[in-house]
Amino acid sequence: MYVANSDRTCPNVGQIAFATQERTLNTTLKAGSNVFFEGDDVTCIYVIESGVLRLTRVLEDGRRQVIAFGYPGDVVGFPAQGVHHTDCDALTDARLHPIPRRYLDDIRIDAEMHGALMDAALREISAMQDHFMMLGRKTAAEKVASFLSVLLDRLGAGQAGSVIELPMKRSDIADFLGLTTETVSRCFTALRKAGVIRLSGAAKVEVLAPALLEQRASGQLN
Amino acid sequence: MYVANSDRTCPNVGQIAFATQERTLNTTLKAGSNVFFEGDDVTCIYVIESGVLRLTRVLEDGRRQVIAFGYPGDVVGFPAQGVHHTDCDALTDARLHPIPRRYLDDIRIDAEMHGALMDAALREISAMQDHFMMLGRKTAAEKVASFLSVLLDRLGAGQAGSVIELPMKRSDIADFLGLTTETVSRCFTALRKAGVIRLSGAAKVEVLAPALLEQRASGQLN
DNA sequence: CGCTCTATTGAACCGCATCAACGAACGTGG
DNA sequence: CCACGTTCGTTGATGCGGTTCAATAGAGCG
Repeated sequence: MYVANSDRTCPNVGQIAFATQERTLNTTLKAGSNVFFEGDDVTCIYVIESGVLRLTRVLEDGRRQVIAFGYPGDVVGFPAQGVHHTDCDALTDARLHPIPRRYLDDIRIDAEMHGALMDAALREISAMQDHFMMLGRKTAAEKVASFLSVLLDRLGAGQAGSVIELPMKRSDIADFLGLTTETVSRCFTALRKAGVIRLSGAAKVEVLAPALLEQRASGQLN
Repeated sequence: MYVANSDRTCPNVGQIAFATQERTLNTTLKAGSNVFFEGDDVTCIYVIESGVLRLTRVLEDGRRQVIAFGYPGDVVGFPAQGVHHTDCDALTDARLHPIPRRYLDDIRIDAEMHGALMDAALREISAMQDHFMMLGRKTAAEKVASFLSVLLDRLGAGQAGSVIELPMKRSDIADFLGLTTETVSRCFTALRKAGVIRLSGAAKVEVLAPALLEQRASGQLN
């Protein structure tokens, strides 16, 4: 089975935070370490300060879906019926700001925080709706172009020559887009040969033509 | 293009509610009528009292994704940056309970309501995560079985012989699951021939073997 | 009845998965 | 420092699941 670095005995950052000063303390974690598992009781939700997280869900037979990649500013770990519904681990070293769950459950503790969490939840819903269109109705080439395009918007200014770092493996991208690693790889190659991107190693993507990328993302080009 | 009954001039239930007593008043709407469009400013969000709604998103070239079907108890119309990010129309006659947007934005108006809306948003996120696995990693047969299985859990007691009404067309189901109407139809036929369901017309599905349906939903059976 | 819209079924094609081989990067120990 | 194993990424050949195209069958309604 394929869940990288899953290790139930690794320090659970959530519980550490909950046992200490909570809210004022940030927690650091190493690349590859786990933040929480599907089914865990939710003690904290987390604001990502730095680093990249990966939210995944696994079917009994091992089929995997990457639900989201968490970047700085994102909030991860929203509960449903009190438990986590995805696994979460760190793709890079990361710094998280844990927020005890009762800030979510009980408004009276901190109304402002509650509003901020609501905003985060609404942004999450919106982002997921985008992802639906991608999973359900786009071709492999469009999916990969969309993925890079969204990342470019999110990280860089979007001008030609911006370099995107990809901390996730090809298999993570594949499981995010509902494809195989081979198909993802072929799509990268196609974009490279078309002069849209340039690869410096597998993890560094230089976007030579953001406009072309955008076009390919919405299927206006083959 | 394919957006059934889109009619910009039809009474927008949100604005009606907002202009009147708000919160205490329910609004009724006819099958096929529109509730809001993608890009509309969000004046209200809606709790579904009765009926079934359809949330859709359309790509420039006409490709369509059904984001969700809204059933009684669901909350629809959560804003992102103040605007709606899907179209929404009624598949059946429906009764909605509109809630002005400021109940979402400003906690001090009604803290309890704010908490309830947060719960709804969290449930929404959880449901969408389920949907991801379906869109990204399941076969056509599994998708259709999952769809019926979820609907059965949601509507009926789940025992053998329960009848599910499907107010949506095959094309809606197809656009929800990322398939074509032909494939959806073939999957229904396969389930019928396997003795898992019985069809009385296209819109009535009797579930003869809920356990089998569940198995097929998670791919434990071919 | 006749019109329209939806659902079903069949046949052929194609996009992506699958299977397989190879290459590149990296760490480890001799 | 180099031989070696391991993991990850790329590329090629083949096959299949679901789409596409096309025809037929119902269902609702004037």
